[in-house]
Amino acid sequence: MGIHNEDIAVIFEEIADLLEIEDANPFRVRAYRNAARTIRGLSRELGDLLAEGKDLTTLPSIGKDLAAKIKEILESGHVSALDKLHREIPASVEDILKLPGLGPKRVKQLYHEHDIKTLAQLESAARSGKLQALPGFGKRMEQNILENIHALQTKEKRFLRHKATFYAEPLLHYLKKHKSVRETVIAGSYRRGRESVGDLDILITTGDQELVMEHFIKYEEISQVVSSGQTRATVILACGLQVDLRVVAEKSFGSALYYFTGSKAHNIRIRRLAQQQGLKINEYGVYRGSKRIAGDSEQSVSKAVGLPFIPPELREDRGEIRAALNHQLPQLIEAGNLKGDLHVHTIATDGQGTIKDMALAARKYGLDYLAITDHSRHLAVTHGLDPGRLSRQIDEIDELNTILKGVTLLKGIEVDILENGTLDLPDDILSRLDLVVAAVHSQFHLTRRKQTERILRAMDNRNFSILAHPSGRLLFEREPCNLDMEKIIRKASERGCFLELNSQPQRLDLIDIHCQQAKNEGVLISINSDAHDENDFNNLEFGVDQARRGWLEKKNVLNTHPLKSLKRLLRQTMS
DNA sequence: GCCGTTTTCGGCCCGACTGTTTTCAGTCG
Repeated sequence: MGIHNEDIAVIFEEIADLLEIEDANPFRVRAYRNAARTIRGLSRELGDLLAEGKDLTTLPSIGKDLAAKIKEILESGHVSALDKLHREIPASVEDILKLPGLGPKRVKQLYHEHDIKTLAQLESAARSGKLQALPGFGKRMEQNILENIHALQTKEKRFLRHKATFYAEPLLHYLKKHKSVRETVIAGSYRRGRESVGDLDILITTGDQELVMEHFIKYEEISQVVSSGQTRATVILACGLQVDLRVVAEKSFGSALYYFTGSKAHNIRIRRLAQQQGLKINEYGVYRGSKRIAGDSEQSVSKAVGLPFIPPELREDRGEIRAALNHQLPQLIEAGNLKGDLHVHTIATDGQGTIKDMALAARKYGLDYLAITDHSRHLAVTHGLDPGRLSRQIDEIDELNTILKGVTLLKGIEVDILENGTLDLPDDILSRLDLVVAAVHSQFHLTRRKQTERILRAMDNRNFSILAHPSGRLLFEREPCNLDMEKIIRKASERGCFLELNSQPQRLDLIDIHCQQAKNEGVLISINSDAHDENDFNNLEFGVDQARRGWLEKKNVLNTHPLKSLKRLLRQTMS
C-alpha cells in the first residue's frame, strides 16, 4: 500500500521521456527530470508531507503544476498527463530510448514513420538491413543497435564501488606506466563516494594528449572502444565496466576535475551561479568574457564563484551550495576519527577469527575498543548463541581484557528482532552486556506498518542500544524492508538509542539521506564494520565515505568517542 | 515547467564525439 517517492519520480521520468519523443520544449522536459531528482533526494515521503499540509511548491524544482500532479498521483495512483501521453506513444517505445545512440529524435522517427515500437521490432528491422536505409541512420548505426540490444540483455548494469576498485587499480597502474602521464584521478560518482558506480571516469594530466590516448586504447582488458577522440574516450572493459577517459592539460586540471566529478546536478547549479556573476565555467577553466581567471585547481574554481571548497561527497545538489554560501558546510568525519568498532563476529558464530584474533586485528587497524557481537540463537544457520553460550563468552571476554594491551573488548550481541518485535534473548542475560546490537534477519516482507512497529517495539526494550543495518538491504540482491524510517529515526531520538551505518560494501545501510536526517534529529550513528574476518576492518572506510555523503561530522558518530564517554553514552540508553 | 538581490517574462550549463553529412544534427556526459 501507499505510493512512495520513488514511484512518483519514476512517473516524472517517464513523462520526461515521452515529452522528449514528442519534441516538447526541452526545458519543460528538464523540469520533469529536475523534479524527479528532487523527489529522489527527499528524506521524507511526499504523502506524509502532503498529509501534514506542507506546501510542496516550497520544494526546489516543484512548482504549482507539478505539485498538483504529485497530489493527483498520491490520491488516484496515476496522472492524466501520463495517460494522455501513453495514448500517443506506447510504453514499450521508452525501452528503445534507453539504447545508446538512440535519442528522442531518432526514436520518434522510428515510431511515427516506421511503426517500430518495441525492441523486438527494432531488432528485426536491423537484422533485415532495413534500418540502414533510413535517413539519418546508416550501416554503422544499424550494427551498433544490434550490439547494444544484445549488451542490454547481458550486461551487468552497475558495479559496487568496492568491486569497481578491483578493475580500476590495475588500469590506473597501466596508465601511470606511460612516461608522459603526470596525474591520474578517478573522478565521477566514484570520487563522490557513491555506493555503486555506473562507469569509471578517469582524468589524466599530460603534456602529450595524443600519445596518452593511444596508450589507453591499447589496454588489454578493453573489449570495446565506444568512442575515442583527441581528449576523450569511452571504452568497455571485459568485465562490462564502462570507462570514460579525459585527457587534459595541466592548467585545466582543477576545472576538468570539477566537471568530471559531478554530480551533473551540482555542476549545473555551479555554472548557473557563475553565470549570474558574469562568469562562465567549462572543463577548461573559469572565464570572464574571453579572459581565463581560474581553473588550475578545484579550489580556484570554487573561489572564483565565491565559494569555499565543497567536498566531492556533498556535490549532489542537496543544499551544499547554499550551505557553502552561508559558510555552514559540515566538517566531515574522517576515517581516522573512529576510535572503535561496535559490531564484530567471531568463530563462535559465523566469523572466521577468534575473539583474540579480532581484537588484535582491530588494534592493528588503530582502534582502541571493539565490541564482540555474535549472532543470537534464532539465526540457527550461524550457530547463534543461546544464553548459556553467551554467558560463557562474557566470562571469556572479561578474562581476555585482563591480558590484552592497547585494545579493550566490549561485551555485546547481535540479537535478532523477532517478528513480534521482541528480542531473541531474555532480558537478564542482555542486561549483563555493555551493549545490545539488534537486527532483523527474517521476515523481510512484512507490510510497512508491521515492519515499522516491529522495530519500534524492539527499541522499547531497555537493553536495546543500536539498530544494526536498519533497512536490511543488500545492494543488487535484496530490496530494503518497507519501513517508515522517519518514525524509526524519531523514535531513536526520543529513546536515546543509536542507529548503525553498516560498512559492508553491499550493505552501506543507513543510506546517506537517512544519515543526514538522523543527524538533524540528534541521533548518533555508529559506523561499524560487521567484520567476519580480520581483514574486514578495512571496510570501515566505505562506511565513512557513506557517512560523509550523509553530511556526518565527527560529533555525530557514536564510535568517535573515547572509551570512557562511549561507555557513558551506552549506559544512558539502558536507563 | 520552474524561477527571480536585474526579472512574473524570458531565460534555462556547456562542450566533445559520431555518423552521416558536405556543414551539422543528434547524442552523451
